[in-house]
Amino acid sequence: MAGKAAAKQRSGCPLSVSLDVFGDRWSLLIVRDLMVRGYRTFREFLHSGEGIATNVLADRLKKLEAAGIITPELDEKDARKINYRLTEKGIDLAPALLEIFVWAARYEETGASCEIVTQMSEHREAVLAETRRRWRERDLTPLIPGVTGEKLRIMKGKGGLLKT
Amino acid sequence: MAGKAAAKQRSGCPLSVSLDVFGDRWSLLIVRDLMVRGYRTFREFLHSGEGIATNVLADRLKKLEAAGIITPELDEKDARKINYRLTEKGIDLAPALLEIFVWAARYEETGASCEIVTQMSEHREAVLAETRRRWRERDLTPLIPGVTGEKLRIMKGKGGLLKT
DNA sequence: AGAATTACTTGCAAATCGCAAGTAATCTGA
DNA sequence: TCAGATTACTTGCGATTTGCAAGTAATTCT
Repeated sequence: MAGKAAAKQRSGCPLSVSLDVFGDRWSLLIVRDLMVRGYRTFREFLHSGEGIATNVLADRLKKLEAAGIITPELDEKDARKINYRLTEKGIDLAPALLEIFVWAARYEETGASCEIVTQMSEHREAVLAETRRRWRERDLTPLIPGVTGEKLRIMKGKGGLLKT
Repeated sequence: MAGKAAAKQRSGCPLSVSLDVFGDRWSLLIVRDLMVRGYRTFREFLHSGEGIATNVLADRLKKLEAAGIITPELDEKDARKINYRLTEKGIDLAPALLEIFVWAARYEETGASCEIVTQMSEHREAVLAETRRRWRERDLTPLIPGVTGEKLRIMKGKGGLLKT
């Protein structure tokens, strides 16, 4: 019931298969919210500033779950809440998201500062490692602090990257 | 007329902006055809094995052109033909496509051989350099020869990569 | 106990998609 | 030369998907 509609006739190309999974305007934004913003709940995704409708959000959460990209976890303190979490398959979308991010920041008018993009390109591996560390340790602090305005700064210490 | 419908209310996040441009099931497949298969015409895109409809293909070509990702060029020998070509902005989607490709090949059931994926991961920079070289020199030989079956082989010589 | 909050579902009009058919310009072969 | 094929589309139409508003059920707060 919650499965994906089997697309009609497509090649087995990995890109094609990928687009069957997240080839729409919303799916990757949910993944982004989970990956870099520390969002976990329906409500947070809904108010992430993109204007997704509730029915579409519910549908995408179902599909992402069916695709094995996210898993729902019950909140221990509040039985109403469902905390979604990226699976390993989900967090492994990080390199793809990073490349898309860098591309758009370079060619489109976006709200991203040149500084952040430069850091992302130059410290690609470190950013990806930090992204994965946050996921592993369930660290919910945003990867890029304060989506509006604040600056990205590389911490010189061990491991610490992209903290405000 | 050929512009994009301005999406309602979205954040200026680069990912969000990207999805406004190619967040659908077809756009990136056209980019792929241009980038790695050496396809250039309406007809080739139509028969690339994905099953896109003619009206949708026409629409996506318009939008990709409006977004500055592709440009149409008149064929010198056949006035009926339009040869589409990636712009620099378009070819710079290569890293993103590569990451998506590798992700899907790893996690989804695709027609890609493990060998090709391994090569792509391990020789990422070389693959990207070769992709760009092909674009620059208008080399139309497929990056991955014979989409079905044939093997990928790394050439040991100078520059030559991913030839059959 | 009443009011919020959370995560949805339902209903409906509008936009988009998939499919089939049609068109205009150009080329090709007898 | 000219009928038929080819190329790049457009048009029409029913089906699906989207966007928006409203409603619902299960908690939790006060």
